[in-house]
Amino acid sequence: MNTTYTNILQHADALIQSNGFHGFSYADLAKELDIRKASIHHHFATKADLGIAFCQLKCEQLKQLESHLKTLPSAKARLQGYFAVFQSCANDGQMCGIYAMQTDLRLMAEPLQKQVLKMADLELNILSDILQVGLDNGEFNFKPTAYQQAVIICCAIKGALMLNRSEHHAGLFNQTCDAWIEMLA
Amino acid sequence: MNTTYTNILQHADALIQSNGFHGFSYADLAKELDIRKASIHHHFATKADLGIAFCQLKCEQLKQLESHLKTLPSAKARLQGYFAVFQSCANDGQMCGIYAMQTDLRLMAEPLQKQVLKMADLELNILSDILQVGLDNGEFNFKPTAYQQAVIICCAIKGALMLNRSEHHAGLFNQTCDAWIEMLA
DNA sequence: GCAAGCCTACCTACTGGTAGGTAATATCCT
DNA sequence: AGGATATTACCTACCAGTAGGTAGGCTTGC
Repeated sequence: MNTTYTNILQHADALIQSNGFHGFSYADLAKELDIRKASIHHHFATKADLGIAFCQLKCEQLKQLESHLKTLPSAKARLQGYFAVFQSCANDGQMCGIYAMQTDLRLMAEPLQKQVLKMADLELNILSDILQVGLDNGEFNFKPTAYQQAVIICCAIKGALMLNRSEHHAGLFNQTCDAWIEMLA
Repeated sequence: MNTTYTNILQHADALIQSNGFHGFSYADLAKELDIRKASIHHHFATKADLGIAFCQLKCEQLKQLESHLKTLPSAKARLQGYFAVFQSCANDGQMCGIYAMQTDLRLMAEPLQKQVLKMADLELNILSDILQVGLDNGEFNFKPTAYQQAVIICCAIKGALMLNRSEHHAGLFNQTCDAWIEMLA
């Protein structure tokens, strides 16, 4: 399905991951898609609505990812599968969209803020579950709670993803993923 | 010294830590300081100049911090001293300014980008040195290089600082600091 | 006298959002 | 089947507000 609606969301996704939610405008989006601003407003009445739709899309994608990861045999494979999601961002010099939304949190109206926090927590819970499984079956070894460990890993790889954008730190994201796999063993 | 120049920088600091570099305007700054926009332009001709001055200020503060931390007897105390810097941010619901600048990197002109990257790398090197000392004298134990470990810790605590802003994650920053002290032992 | 510091008044470009119109498609009623 | 009626999707043209920035004038202290 390649409707205008999904095209807008897709391009908004890319722009959010490059510049953050407040770092792009409807005009930017319109130019990229070669449609008019009013057409975007037709599908997403306000920018907050676009933000909310983005969060809902990410939540769906996260749930799909969770289902997919559960088919993998080991916690280690699941963690690597989780890391793999960000590989394309790393290649394209982008940040994590969820993180990018978090940084602009204070500039958002409350309904959007709520969606952002919900999305972020969904991700943390998915990662937390993977870590808990690994801890229980002896694959992983760490001292904090699974949730705390999830926060630490999640933040670390997303920060690395951000730093990874400058040439000086090229490869940093992959190094960080590898380091975590080794550190948890 | 409480000049208009330093007042502007100080308030810009707070706004950057709340909303990011592109999340505040000269008008916001002028309102807070009860001066006119043109007066800010008198001290910082362009917003990029203000950004560069911010980076230079942070670099000086980082160097001062480094000197101070070197007076502390152990690597663990130095690491805790480093963490302590962010305590006021955590209390005020703010992000790390260095991190906040990084997220908006793509929206900045090149001269400012350079300063941001320089500032970020200075911090990573300071943290890296602390970790190396701790590794060498047996206080700390970790597998990656000191620099890689510095990236991981730096990103993790700053991400936690960001998440810490929502009530749902209150206390997360301190938990993360404590977790790192324990994990490195 | 003159420079620093701050001001009023203004500019251009762009922001998110709105009003109102057109063409195509779908739905309904006889 | 054919005509009336909505609905969808897009458009042009605009709005008020805000962004960063500029020109030029008024104080104040050396």
